[in-house]
Amino acid sequence: MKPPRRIAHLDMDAFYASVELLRYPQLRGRAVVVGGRRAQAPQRLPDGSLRFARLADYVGRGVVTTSTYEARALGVFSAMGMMKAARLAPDAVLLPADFDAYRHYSRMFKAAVATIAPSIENRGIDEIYIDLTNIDDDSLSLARRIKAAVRDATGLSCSIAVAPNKLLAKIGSELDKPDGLTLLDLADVATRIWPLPAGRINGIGPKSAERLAALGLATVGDIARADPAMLREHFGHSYATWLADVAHGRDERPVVTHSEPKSISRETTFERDLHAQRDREELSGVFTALCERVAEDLSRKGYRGRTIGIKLRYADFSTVTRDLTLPAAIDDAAAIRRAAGACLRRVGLEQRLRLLGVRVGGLEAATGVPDASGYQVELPLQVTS
DNA sequence: TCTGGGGTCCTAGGACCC
DNA sequence: TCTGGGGTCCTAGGACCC
Repeated sequence: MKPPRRIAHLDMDAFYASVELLRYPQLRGRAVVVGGRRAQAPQRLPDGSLRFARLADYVGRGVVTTSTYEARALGVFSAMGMMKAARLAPDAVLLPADFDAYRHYSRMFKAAVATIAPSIENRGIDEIYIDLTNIDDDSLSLARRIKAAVRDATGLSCSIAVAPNKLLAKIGSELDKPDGLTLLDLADVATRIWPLPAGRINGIGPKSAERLAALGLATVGDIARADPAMLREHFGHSYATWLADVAHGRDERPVVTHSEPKSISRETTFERDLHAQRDREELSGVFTALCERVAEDLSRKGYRGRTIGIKLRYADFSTVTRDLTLPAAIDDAAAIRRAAGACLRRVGLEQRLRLLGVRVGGLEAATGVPDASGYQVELPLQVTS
């Protein structure tokens, strides 16, 4: 008989902002916001001190990427428009995002966890699931050891929960933030999970939460107690079954320690909306640059793809996509631009554009070279010199 | 003063094939 | 004469997540 699973979810606390505080410890205790497409880096003054940008001085488009808990106390959260954030917290310090630094700390904290428990599923830069099922030691000790290892390696705090599955571990890691440690069991679902708003379930977003609320289902417990036939009627068989399962804390998804990318894309929002004819040159330059960046990403990661797509967002924020599947996978910028250009000819260009994106999907490893017949020839994995 | 950028997964219709 | 049933691929949009 299989032992019950023990799954941890680990979530770094205000990750980007906390990495910035390692660099600028004088900002500890202050409201700090990371983000904004053109946020000013701190300026070194003649007397050697640093002058930080104020949130109130920011102009332009963009959203908050992360904020410190002091900024959150003022109502400033991730994904909030910068202008709105500036109104709520004008005196907050604004820092530009430095993704190279965040990736560096991401690798460090994941490596530290791996020394204790190597079965890790990446969920982006600042979150992981960890399968503790086959690790000796009780869950509380393991969670403490993992938190200590992360702190020793990075100087950063994290919140962690251990539960019988990913669903409960994910919810649990948010129950005691920051620097939290939560242990959850199926027996805790009614008392600790049912009172939570439905939207706290990973997979129930704003749209679904609103549809549920319209049926009087505001909390997880409301869903758990709802008539299954009623759920089926409103949400269909598959989604209704999933809703009932998660509301009862049921989740059998495995921890997936390896996955291959499905698509690689680049997109950019313009500082001002551009017109297809009037701003033709500028648009064309951006388009070429996006194709080149996607091509670089593909070759750096060792992939090519058959499905080339574009994404346009108009001034009214409506979004369209077009894609095109080629007979063979490609990875060079010129070929991507040709295919993406063909996609571009299939969309309306009357309205001004706010965003342009280029995507390559249908990825395959670029380990083979096409031979004369056009078939793929596998190269040896190890090439000795 | 609106609303980033990088992804995944799901749905649904039509084409096409057997 | 009035009409199958699967399976897979392609395309577009949308919800959701970090």
